Amino acid sequence: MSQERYNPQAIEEKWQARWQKEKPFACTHQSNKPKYYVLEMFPYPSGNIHMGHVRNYSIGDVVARFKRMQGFNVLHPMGWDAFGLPAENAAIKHGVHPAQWTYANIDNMRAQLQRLGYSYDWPREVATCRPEYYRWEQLFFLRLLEKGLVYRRKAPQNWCPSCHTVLANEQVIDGLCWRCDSRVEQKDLTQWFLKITAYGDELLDDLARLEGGWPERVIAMQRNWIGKSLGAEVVFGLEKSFDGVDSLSVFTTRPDTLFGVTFMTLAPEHPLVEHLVQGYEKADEVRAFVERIRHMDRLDRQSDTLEKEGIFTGAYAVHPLTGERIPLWLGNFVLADYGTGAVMGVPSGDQRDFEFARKYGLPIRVVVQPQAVSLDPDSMTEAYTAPGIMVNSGQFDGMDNEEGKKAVTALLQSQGKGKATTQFRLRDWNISRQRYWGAPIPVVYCESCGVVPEKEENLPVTLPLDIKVRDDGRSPLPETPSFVQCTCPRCGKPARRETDTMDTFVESSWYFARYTDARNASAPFDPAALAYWLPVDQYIGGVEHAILHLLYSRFFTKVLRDFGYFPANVAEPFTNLLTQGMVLKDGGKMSKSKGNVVDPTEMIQKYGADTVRLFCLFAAPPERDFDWSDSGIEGASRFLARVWRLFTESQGYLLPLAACAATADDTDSPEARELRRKEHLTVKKAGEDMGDRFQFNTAIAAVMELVNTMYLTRERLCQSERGKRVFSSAMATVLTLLSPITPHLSEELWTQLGHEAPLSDQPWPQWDAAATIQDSITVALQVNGKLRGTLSIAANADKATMEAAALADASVQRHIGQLTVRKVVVVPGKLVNIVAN
RNA sequence: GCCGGGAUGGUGGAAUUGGUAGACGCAGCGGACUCAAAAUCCGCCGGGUUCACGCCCUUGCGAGUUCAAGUCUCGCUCCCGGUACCA
Repeated sequence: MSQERYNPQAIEEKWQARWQKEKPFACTHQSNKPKYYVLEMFPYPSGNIHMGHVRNYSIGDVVARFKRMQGFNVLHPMGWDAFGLPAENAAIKHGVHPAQWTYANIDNMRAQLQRLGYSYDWPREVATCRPEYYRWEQLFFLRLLEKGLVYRRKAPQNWCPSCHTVLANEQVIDGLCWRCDSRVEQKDLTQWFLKITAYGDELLDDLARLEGGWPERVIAMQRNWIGKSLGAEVVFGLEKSFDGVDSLSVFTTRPDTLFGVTFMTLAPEHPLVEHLVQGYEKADEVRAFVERIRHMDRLDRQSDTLEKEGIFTGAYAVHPLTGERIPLWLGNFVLADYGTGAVMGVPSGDQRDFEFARKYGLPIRVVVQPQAVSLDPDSMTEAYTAPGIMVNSGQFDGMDNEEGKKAVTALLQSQGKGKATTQFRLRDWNISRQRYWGAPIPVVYCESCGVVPEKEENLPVTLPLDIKVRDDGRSPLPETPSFVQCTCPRCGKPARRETDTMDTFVESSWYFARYTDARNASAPFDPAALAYWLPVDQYIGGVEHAILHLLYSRFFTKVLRDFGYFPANVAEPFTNLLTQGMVLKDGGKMSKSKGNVVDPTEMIQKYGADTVRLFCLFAAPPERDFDWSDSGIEGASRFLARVWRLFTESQGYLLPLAACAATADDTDSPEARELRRKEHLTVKKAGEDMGDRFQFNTAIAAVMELVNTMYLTRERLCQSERGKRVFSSAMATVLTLLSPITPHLSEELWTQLGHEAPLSDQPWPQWDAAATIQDSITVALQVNGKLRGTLSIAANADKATMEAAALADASVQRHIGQLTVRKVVVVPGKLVNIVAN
C-alpha cells in the first residue's frame, strides 16, 4: 500500500486512461434494470470549458454515478451544439474555416471534460454540425412542411445588424440581440416559420404535468411567455364601407364592458387606416401622425414612459348592440401584431382608455361598479377594473360582471357579431437565418414550380465546406454557385436552392432523443430505444434557457410524437429539471473584460479534478449562484488530502478485505458504537441528499463529519480487532459515499483496500436502522418554551419518566420557582416543555 | 403593475414533519510540533452582560396562531429573476 502523499494528477491520469479504454459507462437499452436518463445541456464548442460547465456537468455526473450504484441502467451522454455564429466570427478573425475551428474546439473541450473524469457514454457523442445529424432535422422539416406546420411569410422581422440575420422573438431580450446585445431593428423579409402557436394550448396546459418536477419559476416564465388570454372577438360595423370592408374586429378580455365603449383605437399600422381617412379634411394630419409613430424607435415606443397619443380618423364604427356611432381613433399604444390591431375604448373600465379619454375629451360611461356604490364619470380619477355589478348595459343591468362576460359573448354570438376566443402572446418561431454555419433548409425555388421541397432521398442537403468566409460577415452561400444552382425536384429544370440556414435552436430541440440511438444511419431513432429511454428523467442546465431552448424542445417533442417518431405516451421531454446557479467571481459574472475568469484547467492542474468537482458541489446548493472563492477550494483540497492521510496513516488499522465487514457484534466499546452509528447515519443522509434532494453540499458536510469522527476515535477504537473492523468498515463507506463526487480518489483507495472490482460497480450501501439507535439521548428541557437545560436519558424512556426527570432537574426547578405548573408537553426523543405561570 | 424566488454570524451556507438556531467549510484568534516557516494536529469563534454559574437579545420589519415559530398565517420593507401600454 502506498504511503505517498495525495497526488491527484497521477491518480486521475491512471483512472481516466482506464475509463477511456474500457468504456465502463457505455450502456444499451437492452437491460432488465430500470432506466434512468440524466442529461446536462450540451455545450456550444466555444473553445474551452468554463466554471459554469464544470458545475453543470459535475452535478450531472454525481447523479449519474449515484443512480448507477443504486441499480439503474443509466444513460448519460454528451455532445456538441456545434452550429452557430461564433464559428463564423472566429473564421473572420483568425482566417480559419468555421468547420475546422469547431472541430478543433470539440477535440479540445472533449479532452477537458475527460480530464474531469465525467462518466459519459462517449460512443453516443453527437455534433450537430455533422450531416449525419442534421440530415434528420431536414427530414423533420419536410414532414413539417407536409403538415403545414412550417410556412413562409413576409412580415417585419427582428433584424440584428451586427449578426446580419433575423432573430426569433425569444432571442430578442429587452430590444437587444440575445447574443451580441446590438439593438434589434425591424426589417420586412420573407422567412420560414414554425407554427409553434398551433401547440400553444398544449404547451400551456402541459405545464401542469411539470409541476413538482420543474422549478416553479421556469413554469411561470413559460406561462408568461405563452401569455394566453381568454376573451371575445367583437365585430363592429363600419358606418361607411371601404372597398367592400364593412366591419372591424377587436379582441377584448372584458366583453362585460361592451356597453361602455365610447371610442375605438387602432394601431397606426392597421391596414384599414388609409381607407378610413379617405375624404376626411384632416387626412394629411392623420397620415403625418402615422408616419411619425411608424418611424419611432421600437424601444422608445415600447417604453412605459411614452405618453399616450392619438388622433381622430374622421370615421365611425357602429356599436354591435346599441347601434351607437363610435369614433375611430389611432393610438400610439395599440400594437399592430397583437389581437386584431384594434381595441375598443372603455374609459371607465380600462386605465389606458381612461387616460386617453380624459386627454382627448371623449365621453366616459360607467358600466361596472362596486355593489351599492355609484361611480360618477365626471369625478372619477381612474378606471374601475375590479369585479362589480353591471349598469347602463341594457338587459344586463344588475348582473355580476363575471357572469356578464359570458352573457354578452353569448348574445354577440347569437347575432353573428362576435364569439368567445383566445389570444396568445406566443408568436410563430422564425427559423430562417441569413448565416452560413447552420443546417441548410431543404427547399428549392423553381421558376415554374415555385417553392419545392427537396426529395427525401436527396437528403442531406449538405452544407458546402469549400467556401470562403466573407469579411463583412454576410453568408457566402448565395454566391456559392455549386450550392445555389440545382435542379427542381419536381420538374427537373434548373432551380435555385434556399440559402438561409436554420436557427441553431432547431438542432438543440431534439438532440436528447438522438442520443438514444446516436449512430443510426438509416433512421433518426430506433423506436425501441426511444420507448425505453424517453423521457429524460433528469435534465440539468442554466436558467437562461428557461424560455428559448426548453420551450422549443417541448414543442418538438409534441410534434415528433404527433408525427409518430416519438412514443405516443411521451408528452414532455424532461420530467425533472434542475436549473443550476451561476458561478460568480467577486459578486459578478465571470468575463474576460472584467478579468475575473477562473480557468478550470488551471484549477485542475493545481488541485486535481476531484477537488474542483468537490468544491463546485460543496460551495452552495446547486440551484443557487455561488461566488468562487480561492480559499474555499483550498478547503476542499485540504479535505481530500485529509481523507487520503486518514487512509494511508491507518495502515495498521485497516483490515484485509474479508475481515472488514463490521456487524453489531463488533460494537463492544462506546467509540465503536458511536462510529458505527455515525457511519450508518451518514449513509442515510448522503443517500437522501444526493438522490432525493440534490443537496450535494450537505451530503459532503455529512461525510466530513464522519471523517472528523474517525480522526478523533481511531487511536482508542483500534486497540481491538473488533474496533479495527468498525474503523475499516467506516473507511470503506467514506470512499463509497464520496465516489460519485470524487471518483478518482475513491477508486484508487478502494483498489488499495484490496478490491478487484471497481467501486463504480458497487451497490450503494444500505443503512441499518438498528445501528443508529442509541441507548441514551439528550433531550431539551424547556420552561415556557425557553431552553433551560438538557437531560441525558434512556432513549426508550416513556413520557412519564421524561416528565419526572425534567421536573427533577435543578435548572428547571429554579425557573419554575413559585410558579404553578399548568401543563407539561413531552415530545419523546426530543424535549420536555413545562408550562407554568 | 402582474408572476416567481429570496433575506439566517465576519463569510459560503445548515436546520428535511413547527421541537436544543448557526451543522459543515472559509476567514480570524489561541495552543502543540518546528531553529524557523510551511504543512499538520488540538481548541475557541452570533451580540450584550457577568469574576463566574448564568441571564438577556438574536433568523429583513411589525402583528398573530401555538406549550413551542427561521419554519405556519396576515400586513410591510428591500433585493434578484421573468413579463408588460397584451386590450
